[in-house]
Amino acid sequence: MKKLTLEEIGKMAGVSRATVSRVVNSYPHIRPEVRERVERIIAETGYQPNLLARSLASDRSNIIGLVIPSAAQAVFADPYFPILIQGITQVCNANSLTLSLFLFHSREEEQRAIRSISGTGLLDALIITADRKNASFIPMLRESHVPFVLIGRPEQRSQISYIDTDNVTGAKMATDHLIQLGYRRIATIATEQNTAGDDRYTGYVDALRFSGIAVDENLIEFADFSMESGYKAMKRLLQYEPDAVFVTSDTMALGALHAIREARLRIPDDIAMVGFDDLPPAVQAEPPLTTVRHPIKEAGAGAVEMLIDVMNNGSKPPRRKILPTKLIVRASCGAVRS
Amino acid sequence: MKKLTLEEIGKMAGVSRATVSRVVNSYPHIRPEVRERVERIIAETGYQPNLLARSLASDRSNIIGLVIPSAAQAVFADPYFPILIQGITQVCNANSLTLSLFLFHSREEEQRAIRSISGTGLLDALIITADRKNASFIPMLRESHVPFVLIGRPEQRSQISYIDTDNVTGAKMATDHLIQLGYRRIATIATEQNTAGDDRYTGYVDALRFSGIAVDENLIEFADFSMESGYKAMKRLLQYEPDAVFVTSDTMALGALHAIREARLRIPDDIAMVGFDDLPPAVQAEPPLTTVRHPIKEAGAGAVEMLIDVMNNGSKPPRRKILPTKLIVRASCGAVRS
DNA sequence: CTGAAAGCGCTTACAG
DNA sequence: CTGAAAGCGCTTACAG
Repeated sequence: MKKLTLEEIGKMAGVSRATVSRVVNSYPHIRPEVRERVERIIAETGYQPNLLARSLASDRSNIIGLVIPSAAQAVFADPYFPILIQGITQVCNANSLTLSLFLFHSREEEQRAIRSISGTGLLDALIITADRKNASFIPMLRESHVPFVLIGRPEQRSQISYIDTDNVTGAKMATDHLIQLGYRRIATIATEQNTAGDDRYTGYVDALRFSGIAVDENLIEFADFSMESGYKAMKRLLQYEPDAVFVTSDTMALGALHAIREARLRIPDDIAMVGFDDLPPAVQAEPPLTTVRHPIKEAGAGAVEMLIDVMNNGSKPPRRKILPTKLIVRASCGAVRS
Repeated sequence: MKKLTLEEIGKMAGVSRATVSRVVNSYPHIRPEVRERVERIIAETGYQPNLLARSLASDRSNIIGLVIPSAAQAVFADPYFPILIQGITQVCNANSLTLSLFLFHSREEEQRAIRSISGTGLLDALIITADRKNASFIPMLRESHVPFVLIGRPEQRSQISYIDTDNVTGAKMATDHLIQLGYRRIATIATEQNTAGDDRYTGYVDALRFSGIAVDENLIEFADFSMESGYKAMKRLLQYEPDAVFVTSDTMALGALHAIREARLRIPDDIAMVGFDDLPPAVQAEPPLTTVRHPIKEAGAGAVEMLIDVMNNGSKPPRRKILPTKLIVRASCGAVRS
């Protein structure tokens, strides 16, 4: 049961190790009978090439890293991450890439690890999930020359490749929808954790302004993406009697729902709600909310595709991809007001 | 900006590559002045050893794999997994282990990948999250001689190392609590997805039997760990008018809550509820449920510790670890009935 | 189309 | 305490 090597397979097939290597790697110009003989031996023996040796020799590991900064740690349990990871692994699997996960629990851990992540030749490339503060190690990444892409636009304009969702437009559609239904005291539960939060807030404000509705500070609460924070934010908002609320993530919306029901108010009769993300039924409110579809899985998949492109063709020009959002209207939001 | 090698560092420090290697790996017997000189050069140049080369030469990659079978895919968004991963990465980071994530989206993908996962020398060891059907590839793992541990007990008694939670006792405590409060029509929302589901169901039945309460088929519903399935199960249960319900996961409990509130019933006045998992506030109901604390993060951490033990000391005898559970009583459950 | 050989960057007996 | 050298298992020009 010892591990077989190319050399041994070659011996068994009566060819050189180089030839076996070529068969394994599907080089085109091999005599068919030789190829078949080698392939048969490989099948019979169950030979599997040693990936470490291959990586060292070829200078390509086919391993990519997913970095989740410590700042995201607190909300890592939000379904956003698992769904993102589903999208990522789907494309990884399809392209025989191995995914390494780097999850940091503190700023220090992060700083310590980020150098070794980028400097040890283990990883071909990196995906970084965006958060406000990861700007700190991006310079380090750049000089390491490991290709990387961000999920979520960076805070500053830069030459960095990233994939993002059209958060501004999504938030605008959500708010417009409420305006069109006749609501005027439209609150929001926003976040300042990342640029997605900024953009959703921007969309909300833009929609109000465009419709000539004054932005009321009392109707704006900031939370942190957690269900609990959504609950608390909603409780604070309720005292100002909004007639509708745009919650910038479905997880927070779930928390907000608790607060609303606790106050014995009804959705949508007493207060209308629009969320953001369109989480899958497994983690969705009942009845499902009107919400903005955030293509999370597609973002994960797209990030890997972009990364593959960058690995093969170099990182300039920087790649950009903005995924569209879509308003998903459900009965729960409420009908046109009389 | 090219990558430095041991050889080059050695040249700069006036020593051989072997000596540099020893310094890097903290071998004890090196002359202090030599060590210092080498360390200075390393610090100045920012040299980082090539992990692939090291792994190949030392036959140890320090990479471990986390395998999440396709059967778990549907509920991967459940906070259970992210929390588990937090526990796993914590111990990985502390021990300089790199974590690779293998998430499969179909049975075929899984079968295809599992061989290469275990046969390519990339991974030192594996953690497998238990589900009913992964039994299928465990034999394959065993003959690959890659050490592995399961999270969650395997279905059959076997020689496999695993870490688990005391689900039976946890469920028993939950049910007993309801019995003690005076409830008699205690329903449950159970699952058959994995052995944890079996055990929680067992605990529920045991508690009823022990108290001489008849097990009523009408008060038992099976779901699949998703919020949606919890919602649907609760709707079905309500027609049989239970006075309490033990929901075997907090995520399903959240769904069940929706159903209860939709029916305009109150917790705990109309129906008492106990959950299982004690999810963090970020994803918890408001007000928080009475629930059974399931040490998920500890299970992840413990799995890695067990794996390290197995890697260093061999896999026999097989390791077992059962983590205790604890009933967390919260006001939401309701007081003693009159 | 195929093989001999150099090389990837380390580790680690072995010898001194 | 330190170095020369073999070896880990591949890939890949180079030559034929």
